[in-house]
Amino acid sequence: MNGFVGQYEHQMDQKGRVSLPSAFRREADGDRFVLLQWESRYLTLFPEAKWQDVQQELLKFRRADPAAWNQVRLVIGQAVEVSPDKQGRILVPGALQDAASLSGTVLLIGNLDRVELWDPVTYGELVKEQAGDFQHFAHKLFG
Amino acid sequence: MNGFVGQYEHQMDQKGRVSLPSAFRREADGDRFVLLQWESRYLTLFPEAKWQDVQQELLKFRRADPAAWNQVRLVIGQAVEVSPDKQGRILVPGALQDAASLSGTVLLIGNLDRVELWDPVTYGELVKEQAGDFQHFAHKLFG
DNA sequence: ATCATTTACCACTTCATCCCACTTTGTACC
DNA sequence: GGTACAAAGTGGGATGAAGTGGTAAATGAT
Repeated sequence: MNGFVGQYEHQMDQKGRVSLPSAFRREADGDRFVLLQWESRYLTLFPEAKWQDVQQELLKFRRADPAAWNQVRLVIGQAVEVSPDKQGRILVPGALQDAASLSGTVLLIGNLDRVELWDPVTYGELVKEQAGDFQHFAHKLFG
Repeated sequence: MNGFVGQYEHQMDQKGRVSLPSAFRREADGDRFVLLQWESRYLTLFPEAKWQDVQQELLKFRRADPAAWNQVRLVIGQAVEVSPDKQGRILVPGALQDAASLSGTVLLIGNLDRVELWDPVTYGELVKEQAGDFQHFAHKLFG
């Protein structure tokens, strides 16, 4: 398991179908995923195995804090379980498309244990914001 | 495992293929690598086993600091998993070629647990900058 | 029962991957 | 020292997989 790495631009058709890059399909052990939005600018796709861990965290979080109830419900209410069809595409529900401003071209970005779905323009802005800054940490990680 | 040592100049063709020196291929236990850029002037090629360690570090780093999220995503988004073909070549994606100014002749440098890909000219400049500085440490290391 | 919405299936096109052939260099043996 | 063989590096071409669009069937709602 080398994790999901790399980024791919794919077209989302009118039905909301997006091809999951073949590299990502190969990386995931199964063909079941959970798609949800927990930060405003993008969607996150968890492979089933990883989702089990996240689910445990959510349960712990909800038990620990009464205020968490509503927050968890909000996120999970929008989540969907998805599987690639015979052509390797997943279906993004309309509500999630709107929530992350996805239409037409979609940027699929590997992020180790998960895959993120971005609008290319939105991501471009993020990249500009973040330019530089990494050198500081880099040596700790790779050095 | 003696580590990757030595440097080799190889040609990158129009498709972005570069021969991995046979000495490096023999040194690596598997034939799967992860190629990425974490410093601006060159690319880094990790053998799969070493990549596992790096990946763990990245996950820890990401968990510890929200600001790290964006930085990890940026680096991982540019990464690729590569395997040498039957002729021992790896494929360098166009985006990474541009990012490290690679074209034509590529300098492959062994660096113990990893291999680095440099533009020969860029590397020449680095060598000039660094001339002399090593004497301080040398005795500690080799003495 | 009919219509709408969704899910599964089918067909096409393109580009990347794999495969084959050639050249060159280094090595070993005569 | 020369020749031959093998291994490593380089280039191009073909085939199959991956991505994209559309149509048919099934399910559910009005």
